Amino acid sequence: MQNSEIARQFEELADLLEIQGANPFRLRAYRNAARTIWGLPDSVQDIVESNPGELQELPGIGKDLAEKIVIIVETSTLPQLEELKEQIPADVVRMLDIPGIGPKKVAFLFSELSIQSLDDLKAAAENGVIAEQKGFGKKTEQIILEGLEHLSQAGNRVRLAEAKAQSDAIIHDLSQLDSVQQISEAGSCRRRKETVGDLDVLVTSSQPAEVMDALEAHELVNKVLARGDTKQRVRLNSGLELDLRVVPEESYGAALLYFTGSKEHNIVLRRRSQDRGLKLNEYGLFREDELVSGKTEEDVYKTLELPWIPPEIRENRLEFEAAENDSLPDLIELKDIRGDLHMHTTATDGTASILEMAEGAKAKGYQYIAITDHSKRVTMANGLDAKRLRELWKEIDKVQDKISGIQILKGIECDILEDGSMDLPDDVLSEADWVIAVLHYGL
DNA sequence: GCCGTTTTCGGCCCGACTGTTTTCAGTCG
Ligand SMILES: Nc1nc2c(ncn2[C@H]2C[C@H](O)[C@@H](COP(=O)(O)OP(=O)(O)OP(=O)(O)O)O2)c(=O)[nH]1
Ligand SMILES: [Mg+2]
Ligand SMILES: [Mg+2]
Repeated sequence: MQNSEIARQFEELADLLEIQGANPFRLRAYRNAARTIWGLPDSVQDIVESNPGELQELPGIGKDLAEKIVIIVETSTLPQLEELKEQIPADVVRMLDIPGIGPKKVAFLFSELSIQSLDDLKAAAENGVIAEQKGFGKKTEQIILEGLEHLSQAGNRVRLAEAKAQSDAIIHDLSQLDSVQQISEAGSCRRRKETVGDLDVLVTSSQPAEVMDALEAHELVNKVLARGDTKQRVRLNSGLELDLRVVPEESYGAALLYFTGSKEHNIVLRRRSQDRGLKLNEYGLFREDELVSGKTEEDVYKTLELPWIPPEIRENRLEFEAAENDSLPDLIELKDIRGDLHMHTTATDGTASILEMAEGAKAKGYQYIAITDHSKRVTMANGLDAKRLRELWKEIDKVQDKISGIQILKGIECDILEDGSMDLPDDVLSEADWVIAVLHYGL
């Protein structure tokens, strides 16, 4: 069984128990376990089969959770989970995906109004029953009806590049305002997660309202979803949502720390503060009510006896242990890329010549490239046969004579044909510096 | 349900916004 499936079952268990009103800290334990298992490089099933005692060494996994993990691996499920699923229909759990509707409201709708399905929910909202209930109203009725319409998009995430382009554009424009002092991306975008659930932008300013007015008026912004004195949530035209947080200048570091997250990283920092008789929030690090630090992230980490931790690893996944041991990793950066071993030219479906590719690579600081145009099977890209390939390589020799400081390798992206043989003969492939073997057809 | 170099019991991060409320619960970041 995959780790992700074990993790999913704990998540589901937590959702069901939450609707039942279970102890929130117990739910947190289940969710932390799910997160740990999800992010584990080793197979939990392998651990269970070889040395189940090891499970309890995982952070946040104790005796009970270890036992549950063993049962899930051995029987594919958990009796407790199956029982809860009998009691609470899947549709009722799905109601949690409606923004603004949480476990308390779902529990009320299910147990007091006997709402068992999304259809029941829609009907109850439409005929006004929900709005009459204590703690509910017209607005909640509206939220539910809208939420039901958009349920299929709930929890949608977008790729980092797509998110960052919009975040960068808005940050660029807001940074022009006189009322904006500092501005930064935050959240999962700053942590460079592969996918991003929403955009988070932090601003320091003494005039939050002006900043929010400017965001509202921005061409990428479609709708204001919420607005208070210090934060605003908007929906962009793309459908992505953006959280803007505005704090005073002296809180910049503490607020950036808070808003960059992750949530779990924040909780560890806040516990660490408590242990030292301090309190950490987005406004700073406080002793009693006196500000101790908060101007920069580094200040806050330093007061907590930690080095600055790069956003990319702020996930409470061993970064604190690494920081304590002075063994934080040197993260790979763009400048560490030394070459590119997959490149096309106008000989097939590229748009630049060998020389242009070499010059472009050199400008990026690369030390080597490999020209790897297509082989003949890829007819739509004008793929190379042996003769044209050898001519291209001769051309590479000529270009190599004209440019210094970068090595151009003679390569080929050679198709593996449907029968498993190579698209070009071995003798020509053996002359190459670099061969990419690739499947384009018969997949 | 987990955890502990003060603790094996009693804590568990802390604050903003909204709707429905007349003082705050629920939800969310
Ligand atoms: N202290 C604390 N901080 C939180 C909590 N929830 C969120 N944050 C902080 C850390 C998050 O990275 C940041 C932005 O919240 P988001 O919900 O947008 O999460 P994030 O951007 O990490 O992930 P996302 O890709 O948007 O799902 O706010 C919380 O419960 N407590
Ligand atoms: Mg976010
Ligand atoms: Mg957010």
